[in-house]
Amino acid sequence: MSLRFDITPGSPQPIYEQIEGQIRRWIATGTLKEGDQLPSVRALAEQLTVNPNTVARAYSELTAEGLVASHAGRGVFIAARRQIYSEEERLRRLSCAMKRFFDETAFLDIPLAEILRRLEEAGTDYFTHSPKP
Amino acid sequence: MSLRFDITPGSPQPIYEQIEGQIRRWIATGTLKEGDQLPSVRALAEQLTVNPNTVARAYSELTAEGLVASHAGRGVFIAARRQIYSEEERLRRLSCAMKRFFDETAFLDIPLAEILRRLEEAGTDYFTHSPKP
Amino acid sequence: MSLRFDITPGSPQPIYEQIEGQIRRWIATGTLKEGDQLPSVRALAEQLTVNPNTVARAYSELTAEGLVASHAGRGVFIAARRQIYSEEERLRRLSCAMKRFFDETAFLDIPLAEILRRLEEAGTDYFTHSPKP
Amino acid sequence: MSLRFDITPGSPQPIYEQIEGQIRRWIATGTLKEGDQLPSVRALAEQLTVNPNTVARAYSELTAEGLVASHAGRGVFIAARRQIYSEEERLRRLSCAMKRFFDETAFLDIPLAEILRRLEEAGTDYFTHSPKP
DNA sequence: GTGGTCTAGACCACA
DNA sequence: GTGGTCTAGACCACG
Repeated sequence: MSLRFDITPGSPQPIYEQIEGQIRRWIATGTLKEGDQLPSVRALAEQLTVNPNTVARAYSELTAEGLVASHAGRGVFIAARRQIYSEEERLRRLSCAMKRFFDETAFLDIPLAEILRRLEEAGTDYFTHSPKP
Repeated sequence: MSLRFDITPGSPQPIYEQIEGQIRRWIATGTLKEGDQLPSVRALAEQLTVNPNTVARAYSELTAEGLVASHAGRGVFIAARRQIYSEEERLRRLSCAMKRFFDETAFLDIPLAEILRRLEEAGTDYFTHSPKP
Repeated sequence: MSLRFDITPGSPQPIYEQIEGQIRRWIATGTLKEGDQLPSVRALAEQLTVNPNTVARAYSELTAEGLVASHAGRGVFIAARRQIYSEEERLRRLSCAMKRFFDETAFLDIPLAEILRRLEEAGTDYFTHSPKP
Repeated sequence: MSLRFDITPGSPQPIYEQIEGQIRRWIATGTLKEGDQLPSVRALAEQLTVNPNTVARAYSELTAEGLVASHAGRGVFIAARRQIYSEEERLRRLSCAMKRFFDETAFLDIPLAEILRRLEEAGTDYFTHSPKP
């Protein structure tokens, strides 16, 4: 069964990040479990009609984060769940992301309460309506 | 009195965006008010030890957004508050910012509820405890 | 086929604005349609014998206005039509343009009625007889 | 009696152009007639609290266009009405101004008919409601 | 002195 | 190959 990626070439978000994001989400939502095999770089590149380097980069970053592990000659697999970042590092990253988010939205004249309401909605959506595999 | 910019060269976020973000925040929080003068392009470039063009770009984008106005030979000033974007555009920008935020935080294994709680706290803080200039 | 830009270096209107204006016109008149690719920054810079940064600035401002979208590594493309400015902002811009127009023409001793007649003619022409690309 | 100039320092339009524009309008509408004396450079600079160079530049450009004439040691006076530009040159300037006007407004999604209606209104206003001297 | 335009060229990210 | 960021420095317009 092949995973159903939804790639928008030429979105502001680079393709390799779109690939990464979908795999991360499938892992987060349980669609992909430890030990599951991902399509090969070449196969996925052909399926998405993108450059193999693009897929390779996505896999490489997921590997660096410990979400997947590649076994030379056999393929790329979902790794056992572990968190490479310390509690402190995670909170630091969350804090940076929040700061940036407010910097990007503070001048839109949208009340904080509405922003929070929409965030909750979008967040719930993000973690449940994961795109179908 | 000079503004206290906090610039991280070599961060994934370009320098001109960091400058923009901080000025936006100071405007949003009332630290900078209509009519206040910003440091000159050259002076700020020297203070931050970046190229004047980098500062000029930040000022130029803020000018295009109507947040500041530049007066040849006199300087750059905080403009009267107005909203140049349509409702639709503002929601589109909010939506992009939210998507980006979740992409940056979803893999941190922090429960959505906690993220939202921290966001509310940070948001409230953002608009009251403006960072010291 | 390459677009036929008409650039006057050393005009009071900066080169990047001249480039922007012509692309805006081609979009407004339908000569350029959603999805059409613009010449690469380097190619257009060479064609017009201007610095690539000058072309990049024009493209960057059109991107900020949502008229075109750039895709790293692939090129710059005409975006789907959308209006990012609020009604108020659009009228403000129209008003500025009208003021500027009268300041440029009032001293020509051409009767207002004739100016208006020619404007109507030129406007109709503008939106139908788009300049050949 | 002193003329009532309306100057907005730090508008996108430079101060010397604002001064020029108002004098041009007063001449066009008959508020200022041949032989009328303009305030001295120093007096007007003081009245508007701008740099004397700024006033001098406005007067200098009006002199170049033949609208006023300066008599050393006596002052600056409204000149006899004459048109220094040829018919051809005037139409060329009108044509440029129209092209620029449409380039600045075509993307605002305002129907041509409405633009023309507003132009007629603004034009009538421009030539009759001249700012009071 | 101020900001704005333009050039030249380096380096990086993306595909 | 594409566009994006940044530096360095020249030149002009404005006051």
